[in-house]
Amino acid sequence: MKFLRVALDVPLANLFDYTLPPGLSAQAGDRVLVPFGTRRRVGVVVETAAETAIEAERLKPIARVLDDAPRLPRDWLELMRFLAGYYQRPLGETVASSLPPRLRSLRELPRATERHYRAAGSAPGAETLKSGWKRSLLDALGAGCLAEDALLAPFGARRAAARTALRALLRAGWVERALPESGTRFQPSHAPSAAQDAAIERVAQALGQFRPFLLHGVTGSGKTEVYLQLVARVLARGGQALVLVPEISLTPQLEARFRHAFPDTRLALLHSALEDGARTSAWLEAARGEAGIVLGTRLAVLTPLPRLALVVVDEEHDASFKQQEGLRYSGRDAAVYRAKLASCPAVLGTATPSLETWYNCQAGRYALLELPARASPGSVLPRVRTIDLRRESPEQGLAPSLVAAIQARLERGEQSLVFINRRGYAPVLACEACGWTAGCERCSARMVLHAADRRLRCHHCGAESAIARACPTCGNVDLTALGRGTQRVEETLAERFPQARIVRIDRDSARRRAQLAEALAGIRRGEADILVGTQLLAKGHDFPALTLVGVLNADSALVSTDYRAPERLFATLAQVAGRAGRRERPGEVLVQTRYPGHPLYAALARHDYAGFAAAQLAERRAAGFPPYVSEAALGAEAKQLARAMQFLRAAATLVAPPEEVRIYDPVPAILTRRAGLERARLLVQSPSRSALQEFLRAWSERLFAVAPRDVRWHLDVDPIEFD
DNA sequence: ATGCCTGCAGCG
DNA sequence: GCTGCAGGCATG
Repeated sequence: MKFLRVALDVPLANLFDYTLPPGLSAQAGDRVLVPFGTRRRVGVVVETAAETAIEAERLKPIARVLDDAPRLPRDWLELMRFLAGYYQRPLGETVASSLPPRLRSLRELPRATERHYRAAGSAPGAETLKSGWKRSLLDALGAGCLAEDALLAPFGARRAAARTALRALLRAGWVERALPESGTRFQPSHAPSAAQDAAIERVAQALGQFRPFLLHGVTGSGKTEVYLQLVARVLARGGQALVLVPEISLTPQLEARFRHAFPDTRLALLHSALEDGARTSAWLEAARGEAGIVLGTRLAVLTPLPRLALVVVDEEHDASFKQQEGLRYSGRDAAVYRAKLASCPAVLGTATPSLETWYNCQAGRYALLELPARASPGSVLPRVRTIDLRRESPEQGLAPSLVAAIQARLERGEQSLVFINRRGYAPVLACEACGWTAGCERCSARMVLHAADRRLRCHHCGAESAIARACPTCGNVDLTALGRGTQRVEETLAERFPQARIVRIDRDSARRRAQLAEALAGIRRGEADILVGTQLLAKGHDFPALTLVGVLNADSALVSTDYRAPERLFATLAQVAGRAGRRERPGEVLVQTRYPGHPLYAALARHDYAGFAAAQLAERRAAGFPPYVSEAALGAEAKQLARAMQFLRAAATLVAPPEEVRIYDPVPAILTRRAGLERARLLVQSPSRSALQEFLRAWSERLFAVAPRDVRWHLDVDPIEFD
């Protein structure tokens, strides 16, 4: 008798055993429809067994085997087991959250091979189309053959209109159906430099075996070119390449480079902003081995890849690789583990490695590849200087010397970027008469003033309200906006430079992906003089005409209690500084600060990541912080803080920890109240990762058993955010 | 007797 | 997580 162990999407730690009815056959990796309680659910067979501990009368037979998608491979199931075990989540939930929603339902899957289109060879009259949907579609197809989703995706919300235009073009014979590409032709954009070549060769020699590399390349050093060359080698050997990137905002440019470099290769794009159908098609192309390249955000690491031969993690230090809910996995760490399972190299690329990765390098676990110089001919790293705010008093937040530097760029027809990591108009609306400030009702945070649409917004829960006309406590009608965000800086710059074309880029100005892509393209074409923006503008973009970067209020990270704040600040500043002077004209970076002598700024000015990292690691070692210890955090949320704290105090005594594992006292979260819930957390540390793992396993089992229903809790292994 | 809420166990 | 059930209490 054969029994099937099935992983189901329920928050329960156990698997469920089923029998196989006569006439059906199933094995590990099959998706199956099973009766569960009163309902039916789709689950995944994770193993077959000859015996079961469940009494025969309680066992039910599976209803059917779903064979519309490839069977989930062994190494994928092993990845799921690893993730579930390491991050302390039920296997059923891990498997379920790793599959696109369609594969967990009985809905029909998208067609095996998506429809592809190309521009017709001869299209008399097509050139008469000067603008509009049809012109955009024809332009998009100018590059070659595209899948329907890839063609329509850039239209975002106007997708339906674009589809109608596509139908019209098909009827007119200007566009025709085509077969998807399947070649491995490679068009490099440049010949690699000596440093790039050395890096490429070292990784290439490791193809076919597990080997992690850190590709440490300064901004503009041509890391992408290294990835492309390696992908070309992997494709030529018949392998698949998995390329992870931090955020969707980065993908349009990178995607374009990959599509251009590999015009005949199927590329599967995977990120959470995709619609269900598109995500499922991309997943299927990857899982069937049809896609040679899988490019995506952290969730792409969870895709089955039968021919996986190379793993790339671009901007490996980026915090967005860590999932912050549900299965709280690190996409970067999972990627390295995948490379191990697939016996292939993993290349982690960045200008500012995470201290964990740098430490792994120094310990010899990761091989170090350096790209010490910029790749573009004549381009050098920008000159970085601080502006001492104690000696130069800023006007409306801008120091006179920064204003003068912007003025000089305007006169030379070059672009400037003003970086301020705070969106909105002003972070505080206050009554100076009585000291009242506008706060969020559901969070322990202030409401941010958004002048553009005259609203107050909470950046933590999304709550909105109208701007109060008068102070609710004392009736004063003269309320003051304190501090500044991107909108206010934009306003100040517009007053100061009325003739300049100013573009603001933040999550408010670029709500949609297509909007952002368009704005970025405009900047690249030189349709802006001054850019004002947040992080969105800092990451990975290439703006040829940009020669000046000004940084406003960076100092807050220097006085933060979070020991990771300096690491993040250095990375952010190095990134944003890296936008300047990427061509012939040298770049300059001006950082406004009250601590001009701070070692972090000194290291930044020397472009000395290694020196900065050494100092940080020394501090971490002395203080007993990661990467010298492993950490896990138990977070709790309840309506009342006291309830969450009470739960954590009880949790701390639930399992006696081994000697090397230390449990700290619970503390309220810094932002105690968020979206109506009050939060606290408790930290567990150990110099031994395996001792911590062992403790967590026993602990989480008990936590599942004793947690009261009015307290929500979660374990975060290797946490990176402490709020 | 019937309806409705809440708390809780069990789901194979 | 969802569901079904038990026990408590209000209801006409």
